[in-house]
Amino acid sequence: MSEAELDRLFQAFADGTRRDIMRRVAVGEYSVSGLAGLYAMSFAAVQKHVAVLERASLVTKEKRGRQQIVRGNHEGLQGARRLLDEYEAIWRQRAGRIADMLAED
Amino acid sequence: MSEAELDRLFQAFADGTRRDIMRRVAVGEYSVSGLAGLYAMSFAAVQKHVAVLERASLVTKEKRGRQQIVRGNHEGLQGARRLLDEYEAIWRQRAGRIADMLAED
DNA sequence: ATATTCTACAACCAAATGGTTGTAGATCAG
DNA sequence: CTGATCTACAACCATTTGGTTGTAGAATAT
Repeated sequence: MSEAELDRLFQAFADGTRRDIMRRVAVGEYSVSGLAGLYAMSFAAVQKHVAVLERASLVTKEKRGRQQIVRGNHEGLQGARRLLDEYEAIWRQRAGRIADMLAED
Repeated sequence: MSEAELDRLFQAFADGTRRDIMRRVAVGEYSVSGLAGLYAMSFAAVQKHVAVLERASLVTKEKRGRQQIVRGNHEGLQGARRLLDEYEAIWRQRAGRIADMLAED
């Protein structure tokens, strides 16, 4: 996963409206206007948020009739989780080394 | 964990230089200028990146003589992991429901 | 005492973000 | 066919971001 992709991924999570959209589409299907109805902002603003999530591969859109259905994309989410797990692993290695040093006395 | 804290957390991860700093300080200790020496940008730019990580509770600073030691803060990292784990759980619940529906035929 | 090192912070700049309104193309309903 | 609905996209605006340079203070070294 490239640095640019990670930039987009975490940038996408760095907004409360987008995190809420992620929760919604993880549970069910929403059209763009269905989502727009949930927030106190313009349709275009929500449309932009969905676009940010789409560029981050956290969401996919599929045309159904005149509406565009937004679905959560599990793989994108897993990419972010993997990175944080990697940091966690590095951290634990270090904690392990410190424990070893203490044990060596 | 408040929405504003989550904003700062994920915003902090949304930059390659800051992600690299996180990897470094997860392994060892660095002063601000020690970190600054690693990147092709000004001291002040790196200082700002460290400040962003600090506001996000991903890093702490401790004064030692004339230098400021930057350390990774495990709890901040775990906050981000928890959120992604929560989305993952929601996703799996949904996958479970779909499996149940299919099984009900 | 003086010079050097490390840090902090202000001021500035270009680009990106998060919002708005307005316009226009598809699709569906009556 | 006509009107309503859903979407896309452009243009605009204020604020934030990621970078710069410059100045100044505190701690250390010579």
